[in-house]
Amino acid sequence: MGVLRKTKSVDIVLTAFNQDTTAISVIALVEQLHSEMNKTTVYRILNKLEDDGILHSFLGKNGHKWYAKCHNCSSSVHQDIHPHFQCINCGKVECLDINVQIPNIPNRKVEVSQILLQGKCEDCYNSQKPEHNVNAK
Amino acid sequence: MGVLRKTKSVDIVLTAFNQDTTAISVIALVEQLHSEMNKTTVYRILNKLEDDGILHSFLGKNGHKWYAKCHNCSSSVHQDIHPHFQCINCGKVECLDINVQIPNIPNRKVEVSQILLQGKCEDCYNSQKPEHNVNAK
DNA sequence: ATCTTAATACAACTTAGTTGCAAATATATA
DNA sequence: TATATATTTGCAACTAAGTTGTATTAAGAT
Ligand SMILES: [Mn+2]
Ligand SMILES: [Mn+2]
Ligand SMILES: [Zn+2]
Ligand SMILES: [Zn+2]
Repeated sequence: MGVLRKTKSVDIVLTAFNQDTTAISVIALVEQLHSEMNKTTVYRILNKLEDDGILHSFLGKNGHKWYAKCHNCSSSVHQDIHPHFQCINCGKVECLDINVQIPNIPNRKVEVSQILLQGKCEDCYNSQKPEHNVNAK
Repeated sequence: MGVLRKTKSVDIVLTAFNQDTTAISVIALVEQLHSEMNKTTVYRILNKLEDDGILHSFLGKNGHKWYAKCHNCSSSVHQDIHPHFQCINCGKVECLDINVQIPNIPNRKVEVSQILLQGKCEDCYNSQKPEHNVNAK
């Protein structure tokens, strides 16, 4: 059910993700693009881009959905599974290129892991005068 | 803002958590107790019990809230931070008594980690004829 | 240029969770 | 035990993320 047509709206959404490398919450994206397209359209395009292996999604600290670009995925292979990091100071969310080792659990078979780390991001950690933005979505 | 009075409703909620050792989603609890108390009351009691260090909460795979009993917490010290496990077969959610080592990330300070593992639980892993219940909440 | 089908806008809906307030009840005090 | 008072509860209304149905619009194939 992936993206079939190169529409104006698809282009706008893709441009948003090419703007910077951090993840974007659906809430923020809907707000950011509200004058250019309907929220239903945003939701449906994100859905399709994920299907196509162009974006991957995960849940932030409030259980709201976030999306970020995939690196080596396709519609058939989704291998972009990694921890995410949400800054408790500025709200920014990033994909982490680290591998977290899950210990074996007897009699249980772990198939997926969702890991969300929270703390201070690089910018906020290094700066003395942080731009505090608790409400960042 | 913890629990001040030993009311009937508080007792019923606590009994639900003493019934078995797995976590309970708010959705399931509200449904389970709907003839005994209002959903607002369930939400408020859970809130207070968490404040008191009697329960802790976390988000399941859909971003919905779950609660489980704390082990050595109080209203001042909440140390019940651990990974959780959600069975993709029967829906059951459990607290894991394991420690996941988070690698150091340069220039970033990790303060909290939310880890949700998904897979087959002990019962489903061992049984040949699993009771499949995808809709478990 | 025309046709077909997918994409879009819009409104209505669903559902988890919250809020305000009046009525009920736990508990401290007399 | 009776009374006072502060907390808890039920209820209805609300908020906000996300979904669905459908008529209209616009890709892109022929
Ligand atoms: Mn990512
Ligand atoms: Mn737990
Ligand atoms: Zn930051
Ligand atoms: Zn199971």
